[in-house]
Amino acid sequence: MRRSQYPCSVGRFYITTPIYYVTDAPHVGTAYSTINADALARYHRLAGDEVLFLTGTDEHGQKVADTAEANGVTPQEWTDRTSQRFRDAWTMLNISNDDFIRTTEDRHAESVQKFLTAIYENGYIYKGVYTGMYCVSCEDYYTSESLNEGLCPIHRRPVVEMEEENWFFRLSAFEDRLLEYFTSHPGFTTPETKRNEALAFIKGGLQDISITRTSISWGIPVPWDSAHVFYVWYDALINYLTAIGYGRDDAEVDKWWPHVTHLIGKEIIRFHSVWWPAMCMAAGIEPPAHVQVHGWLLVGGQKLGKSMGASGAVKLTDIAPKTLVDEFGVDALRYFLLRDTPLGTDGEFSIEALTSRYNSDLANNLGNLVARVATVVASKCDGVGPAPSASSPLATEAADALSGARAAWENFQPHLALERTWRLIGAANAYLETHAPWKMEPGAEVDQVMGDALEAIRVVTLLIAPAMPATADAIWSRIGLDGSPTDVGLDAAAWGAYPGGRAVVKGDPLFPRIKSDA
RNA sequence: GGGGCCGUAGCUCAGUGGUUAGAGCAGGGGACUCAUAAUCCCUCGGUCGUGGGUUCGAUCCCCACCGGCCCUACCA
Repeated sequence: MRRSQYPCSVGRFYITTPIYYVTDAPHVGTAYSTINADALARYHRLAGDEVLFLTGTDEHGQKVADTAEANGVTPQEWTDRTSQRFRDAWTMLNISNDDFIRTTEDRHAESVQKFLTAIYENGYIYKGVYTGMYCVSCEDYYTSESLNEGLCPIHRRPVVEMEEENWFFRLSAFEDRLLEYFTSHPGFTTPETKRNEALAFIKGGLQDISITRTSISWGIPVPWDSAHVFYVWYDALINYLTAIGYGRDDAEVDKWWPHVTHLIGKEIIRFHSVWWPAMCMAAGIEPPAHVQVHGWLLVGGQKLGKSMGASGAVKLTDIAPKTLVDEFGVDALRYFLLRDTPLGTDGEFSIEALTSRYNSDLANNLGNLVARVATVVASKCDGVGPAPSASSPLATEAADALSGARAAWENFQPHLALERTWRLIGAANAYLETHAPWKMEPGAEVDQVMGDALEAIRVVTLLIAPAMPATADAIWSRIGLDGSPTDVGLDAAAWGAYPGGRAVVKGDPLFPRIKSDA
């Protein structure tokens, strides 16, 4: 049974991450976004949907050009190098993206120019004069409202009024249509608190936005005015269409659009839930079906973010995924990020919390379950896994876990999906405890208990596959099954499919306990 | 300044206008010994931020305040 709350559940699932700005290095925050998107993509593949999973890098803008110059290379060389860091990070984290888009690619320039020309021809782009308060240190404009007593809020220095002739997008024309869209598509932006934020913003009145620059050259040229390039954010959003061939392959666009989920951080709600649907409307296509917002990871209550060096607090960029992977393993990091923080709320990130999850959930519950079952099968069943019984009490537990996890994944709640899955692990451990097969003589009774336990493990393996693909493959193999959980799909998680008669291998501990030396 | 979110057990969080507010982890006790000193059972533990108000009754609704945070239109 499929939930229809989200319009993207139509047998096709297109999910995107934000495209990451190349001046940053991949860090736990970007890994959090990407791992969540990956798990959702893997879930939908497992559930039988046709999936397109897109991530990439945002490579235009003045900051990139400046950074490249500071490093003595061209912007293109610089972005080639920095973009690659994201590819490498995602490879390390076992991210299954189907495409990786770079905004400096030709295909993107082509789509952007076609998309914006469509808006232009529809009359929603006009030439105007942008007047703003400019901070020389930031090289950035501020609105008068955002100034702090007339000073730049970051540098606390005076700003100067500057004028620039720009092309503007008539965002103001879409207020009513956006409100109508939010009303008729209540699941457009989730969770609801974030939807309310976007809605309140629209109701507060929309102003036109400046979408081009003449002061910089590292961007996509405006087709009808070669003196201008598009402002970085305005070209960035269009990547979601570039990847499905906007302006180049209409069939592909029709196939995937608008049934898309944009997974984003809460700081870019406005771009995705206000600008972007308006841009789509202006270009004459449907707005995206779904924006799923996630919160931020905090360290000690502090934002794990970018420019907070002045406070001396831990910065997100200080925590490289690689160091965590080296210590805990890829799947443990994935599990922690998916399990500990619900999508939509801020979460605490700490080594202590990661260690705690690792030891209790992965080592003690899951890893130990697999190990103890393998041992008993070896000693009481000659190492051959028996088939399960149809009437096992674990069958009910497994069915509950399957339906609960399924619903949670469909509703973009990986943490809940894993919580449901772990209930089955707990039930399997308790089941072993009550029957104590290690006290029994080999025979039918032991076979039944161990067959049930193996079947529970098999179901668990299918359910964790989106979150921990490598672990799922490893367990699958240890209980004697061929191939991978992804080969059989989620429907195979119905109770009773463990065939029996398969050699069960114990192997090394999947998650050796980590001694906390705190 | 304006808009919004959050504040529930030591920790991370669920939750509902109504008899005794829940879970996991941590802590305590017991059982077991197949297993990664793992597991299983039981248990301790909360003036539900503060002060008012609405109500027969509020943790949940309203107001104020305190504390933390986000957005305010160019950085996940």
